[in-house]
Amino acid sequence: MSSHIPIGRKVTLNDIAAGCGVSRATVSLVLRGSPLVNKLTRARVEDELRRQGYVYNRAAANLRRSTSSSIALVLNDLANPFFAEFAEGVDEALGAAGFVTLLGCTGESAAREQAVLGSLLEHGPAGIILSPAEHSEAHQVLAVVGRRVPLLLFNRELDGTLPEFAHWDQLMLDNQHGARLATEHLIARGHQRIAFFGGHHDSSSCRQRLAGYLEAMRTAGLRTEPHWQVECAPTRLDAAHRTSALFDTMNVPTAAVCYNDAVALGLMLGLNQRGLRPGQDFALTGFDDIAEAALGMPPLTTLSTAPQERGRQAAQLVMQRLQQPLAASQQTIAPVQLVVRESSCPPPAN
Amino acid sequence: MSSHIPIGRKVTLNDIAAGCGVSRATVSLVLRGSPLVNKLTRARVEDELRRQGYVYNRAAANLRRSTSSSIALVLNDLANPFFAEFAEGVDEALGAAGFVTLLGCTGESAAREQAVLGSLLEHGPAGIILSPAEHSEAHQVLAVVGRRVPLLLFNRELDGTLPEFAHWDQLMLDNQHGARLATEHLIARGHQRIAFFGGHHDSSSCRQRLAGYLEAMRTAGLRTEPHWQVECAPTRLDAAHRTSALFDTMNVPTAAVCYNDAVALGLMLGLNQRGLRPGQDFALTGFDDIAEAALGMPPLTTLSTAPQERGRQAAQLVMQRLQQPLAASQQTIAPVQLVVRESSCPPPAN
DNA sequence: TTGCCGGATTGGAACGATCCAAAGGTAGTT
DNA sequence: AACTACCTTTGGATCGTTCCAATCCGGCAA
Repeated sequence: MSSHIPIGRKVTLNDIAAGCGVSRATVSLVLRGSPLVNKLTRARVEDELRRQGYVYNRAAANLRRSTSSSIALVLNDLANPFFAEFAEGVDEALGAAGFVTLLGCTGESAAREQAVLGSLLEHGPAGIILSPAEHSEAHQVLAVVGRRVPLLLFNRELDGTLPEFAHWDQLMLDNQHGARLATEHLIARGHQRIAFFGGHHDSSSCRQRLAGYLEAMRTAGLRTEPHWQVECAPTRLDAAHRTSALFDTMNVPTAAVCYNDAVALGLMLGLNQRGLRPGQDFALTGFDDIAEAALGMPPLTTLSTAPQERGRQAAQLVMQRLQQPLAASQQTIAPVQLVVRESSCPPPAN
Repeated sequence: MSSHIPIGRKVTLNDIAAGCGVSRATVSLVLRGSPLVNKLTRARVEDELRRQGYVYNRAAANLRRSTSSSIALVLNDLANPFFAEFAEGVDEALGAAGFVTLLGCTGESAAREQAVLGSLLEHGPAGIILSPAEHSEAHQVLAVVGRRVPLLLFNRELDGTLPEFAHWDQLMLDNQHGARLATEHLIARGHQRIAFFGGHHDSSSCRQRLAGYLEAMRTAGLRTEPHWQVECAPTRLDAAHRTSALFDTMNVPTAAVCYNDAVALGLMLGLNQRGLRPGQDFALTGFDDIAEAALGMPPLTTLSTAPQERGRQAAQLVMQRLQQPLAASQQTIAPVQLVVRESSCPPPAN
């Protein structure tokens, strides 16, 4: 009874076949659960698989079948909890469907994005989920990705998007509506001088949120001042630094609609440093509802986007596209929901 | 001049070879930058590669070369910023070296960890970086991973680790020393009744931090009370809920060494809810130095672990192991550094 | 005996790259 | 002319799987 377990080399179908006296093809059928094989044969093969510790080689299988079982996830900023939670949702849903996640981080650099996409494509993903870096351009992405592998744009649009690129699916947040809800909420609380704080105006999501803010202000018949629109990088740190821009001039606002939660939390810090108590002396709202929003001090009024659920949704959309490669492209807009917490106080009673 | 670009099918080496009248082998040499090929031939081939939009098929190449260019990253909790930053560091370093990251999230479930590892292994990663789920057992992991592909344990040990598993490399944080530093710092500030708050005592990192705390207390000749050791899940939410455990009995502590930053931030919230001001009425320290620690209110005294740098380091360690598969296994302990901020105030002058 | 049927199994050609030994071509030497 | 040396190029086998057409075999009808 020799054991025939190969040493220093992977166990292959041939080893299993030789080990139990059937052909490679039969073992392959067993692996894929084909009903063709005889019960006894199947049992014998399965024992042998266990005995030799066989590991399926998906790369080899995919080579022949010319299908793929991985999906690339390319993110601009994984350190942002919004994207981290999104990634977790994506991985969960993909894993459940038997796909594996190829991760790539671009650090908000369009150049790195090009490189990362190129490198991931060499591994032949079945599809791509991309949250573009700032200034990432549609024709650049098209040049490296091509038309063969389906792409889902998440969260942001690409620069220079033209009708010819409409073949890409999109999953976006309802930015404009969300920002309008936040602004209307502050107005309902009695605020009149409301700022829009943070983000870069050349990102599509920021433009949309700004539009929602302006729309609500206009509808309510409220004036807006140019210096109430403060740009900054969408990070806590930069937001804290830029806080002073709100208070350096006449006609100081009593509230701010922030680009996202990170910015709002940074603004809170900046307010504290100026001796202002957020949620008492100054009202503010965020966007995203990351986990820390509820636990801030004070808890942050924000727009819930359910990032992990969005991740699962993104995964579903891509897999759906794989089923129907030729169907018309889908533009999905995920709803957002206002979550009122303590940061959106009424204005101080002068 | 017909163009010969295949439609509806991937471009392969054969297409390029046929397109410019050389053999498949020559094209392959060009792709790998071999010095053997003639300059003119190389130029001709490179033009054709661009013209047909060739994408390298790494899976096919790896099949023949029996090497791999991906590395699996398996994490217990990506939503925790500590791991998200770690992941970014890993991906950055791997990407720079031409590897691609296969992501897997286990959500702190040992069962999912088994499944995820199994699925990732089918894609033939060259190595694995694993931050184990709670209660993940060494022999289970060994059963699915085998001895063929090198594994780096990060952050936690596995349950039931025996000498025979010593072949796995490890990258751990200097938990005991770090907790001792934090405790000594609080003692130096004048505290005598110091609690150890958060974490589960059956996780190795928690045990080590607890040991550092006890060591510092003992060395300083300070007594510890059993009810000063409060267990909770390492999340903000659970920490906030368990806050009362510190105050329900006699001999209330004036400070707490927290298991990690998430727990510390949760405890801050809990304190606030009781009307206590963290950093004024009660001192506390964290562990990890996640981005939000510096921006908390008050800013959190903590131990800097530089998660992104740890990620890069983990990637380096795995790649180093790939170079020298037979070298003795490495146990690396990354130093941590006390960062003093405002949360570690002196005790209130009773 | 022959033919046929259905279930179970199989050999060999793919998939897209790499490796290797061998060959083609040019130039220089004897 | 024959030989060597060097620089390029090449065909065919190979990696581990899947696909397909072909085969095998026991039984049953003609």
